[in-house]
Amino acid sequence: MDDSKPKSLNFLEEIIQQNLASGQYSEGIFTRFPPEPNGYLHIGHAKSICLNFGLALRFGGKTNLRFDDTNPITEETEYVEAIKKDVSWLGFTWENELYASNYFEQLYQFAVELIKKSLAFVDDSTAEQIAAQKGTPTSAGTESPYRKRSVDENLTLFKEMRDGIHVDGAKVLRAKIDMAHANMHMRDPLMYRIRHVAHHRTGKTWCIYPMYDFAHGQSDSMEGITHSICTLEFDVHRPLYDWFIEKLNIFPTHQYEFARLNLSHTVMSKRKLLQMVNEKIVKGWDDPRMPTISGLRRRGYTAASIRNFCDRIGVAKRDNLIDLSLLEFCIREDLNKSADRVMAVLDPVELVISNYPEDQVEELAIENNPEDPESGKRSVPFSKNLYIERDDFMLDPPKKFFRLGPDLMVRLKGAYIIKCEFFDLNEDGSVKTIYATYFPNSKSGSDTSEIHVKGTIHWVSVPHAVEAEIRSFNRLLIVEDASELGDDFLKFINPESVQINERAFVERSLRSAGVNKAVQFIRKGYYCLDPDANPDKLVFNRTVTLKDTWAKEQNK
RNA sequence: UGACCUAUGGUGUAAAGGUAACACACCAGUUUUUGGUUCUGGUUUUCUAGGUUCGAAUCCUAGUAGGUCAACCA
Repeated sequence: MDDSKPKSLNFLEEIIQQNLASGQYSEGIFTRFPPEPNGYLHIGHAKSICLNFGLALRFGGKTNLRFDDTNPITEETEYVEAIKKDVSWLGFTWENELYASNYFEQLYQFAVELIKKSLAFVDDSTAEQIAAQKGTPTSAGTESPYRKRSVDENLTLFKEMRDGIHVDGAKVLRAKIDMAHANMHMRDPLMYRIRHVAHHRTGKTWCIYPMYDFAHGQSDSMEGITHSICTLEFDVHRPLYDWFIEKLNIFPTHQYEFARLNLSHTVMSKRKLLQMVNEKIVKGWDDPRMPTISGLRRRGYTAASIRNFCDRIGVAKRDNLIDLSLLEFCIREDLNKSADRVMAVLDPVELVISNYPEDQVEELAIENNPEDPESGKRSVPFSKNLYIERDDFMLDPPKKFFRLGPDLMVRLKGAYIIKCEFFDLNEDGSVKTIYATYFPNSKSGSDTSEIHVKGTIHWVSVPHAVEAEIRSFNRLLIVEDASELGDDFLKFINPESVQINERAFVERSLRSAGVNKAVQFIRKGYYCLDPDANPDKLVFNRTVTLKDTWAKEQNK
C-alpha cells in the first residue's frame, strides 16, 4: 500500500483493515470468486472478480476460483471453461481451482452430523406442502408433520435417499430451526433434494444434491475463506450461513454483502442473456453487443479498461445504476494512448483530384499515434482517385461545417489541401463523384501555401483500397433502466443495435491487421478485427465511437 | 401489514462529530493537420421532522422513499 497518498477505503477495505489491525488473519486474508457454471460471465461478475481478487492483492491474501456446481440440471463444462478463460483474461490468477462438488462427501457427513444432533430431519412433504408450511413474511409457518422423526429413522431415510431408493421429490432433508422465525430462510430450510441426474463432474455418483445454503458456507469454511463476499440479495441468507457454521463448529468464515452492478441500457440478468442467445436476438454469448466478458472482449474492450471501470464505480451497499458513458470513457482513455491511427472510409463516395497527374502515386509518411511518439510512422499511398466519407460532403452546408462542399477547402489528412470544384449526381440525387483541385505546395510537413483550413478529413486511395465489412454497434436497449423490465424486455431491444457497412474501404496497412488488436479509424472510433474475418474479407467491429461534439452540436 | 438492507449533485463514489470533495456526464473556453486529444474554468449536492452537541452528511428517535426475503435456483 502507498501510504504517501491516503486513498479512501470502501467499506470492505475498512473491515479488512480493522481485522488486520486487531491481529486477525495474520496469515493473510482469503477470498473466493464462486460462479455457478450455468452461463457466461458478464460485466457484473467482473465487478465481483475485481473486488475479490483485488482485495486479496491489496492486503496480501489469496483468492480461490470455486465453481458453485450444486445444481446439475443447469450446469455444463462448457461454462466452466468459458469462466476460467474470462477470469484469466481479466488478468487474475487464482490460488486453487475448486468445485463445490469436491465437497459432496464431506457435506453429506455434515448433514449426518446435524441429523445426529437432532438439527435436521427427512421430510416426505411435497414441494407444495412445504411451501404452504413456510407461511408468509408477515405470518408464522407451521411445522412439518415429519419434524419429530427419530434420529435413527432420519439417518436411515437419509441413507436411502443417497442410495437412490427414492424418486425425485419424494423426500428432502431439512434443517430444524424455527418455523416462526421472522427470517423466512430460517423456517426449516431445505438442505438436500433428490435429483436423479448426471452431474457434469461427479456423473452418477450422487442422486442427492445439497442446496446453495447448505453448500456455500461450508465450502467457504473448508477453504479457510476469511471474507466471503457476495451481493446484497444474500443478506437475508447470512443468519442461516452462520447457523450451519456454528452448529457444525467449523472455521468461522464471514459473509459480507455489496450492491451488484447495474449498467444503463444493459440487460444483466443471466436468465435474460440466455434468452437472447436462445432466441437468436444476438449471435451468441460473445456477440459484441452482449455485456458478457467474452462479448466485450470481441467488441474490443481491453482487460485493463474493464478493471479500471470496476475500480471507478466503487463498492457500496446502495442500489446503483452506472451510466454506460463511464464504461465508454474507460475504453477510450485506454485506447487513446495505445491504438494506432489509420484511415477507413465507411460510407464511400469518390473524389477525383483533377489537377493531380493520372498515374502518379505518392507514398506519404503519416504518424501512427500522436499520443505516442514511439509509435513511428507508416507509409500511405496517395493518388488522383480517392474515397472520402459521404458525410464529409454537403451540397448545401450549414455554417461552421468544416468539411467539403461547393467551393469549400479542407485538408486531406497527411496530404494536401484541396478545393471542391464541382460534382456529379446520381439519378436519385445522391452525390456520385466529387471533383477537386489540390495545392501542390500544401503538402503535410512542407506546407508553404499559407492557406488555413479549419477541417481535415480522412481518405483512402481507390487503387490501393482494401475492401472491408465494418460492424458498428450501439446500445442494445432503448431504455435506461433494464431492472424495470419484465419478461417483455425483448420489446425494448434497440432495432439499430448493429449497423453493417459491407462495402467500406480501409487503407493498405490494415491488410495485416490482427484479431482483437485495437486501431483508431481517424475521426470515427476505435475498431478491432473480428474473428469472422478471413484473408479474403476483413471484418471490423466498432468498439466505441470517438467523442463527437459536432454531432452533438447538430442535434441541438 | 413483518424482518432486514439502503438513502450525499444528472450518475456514481468520498468526507471515521470540525471548510461537503473526486470521477463521469453536461456547459464554456484553450490546444490541435482527428469537430479526437490536452489544458482551464463553470453549472449542479447531504430524503423529511425532531433531538443530542459549541458544532451533525456523520450520533439518537420518528417518519418517508427505494430495495431484499415466502424456488426441491444460485
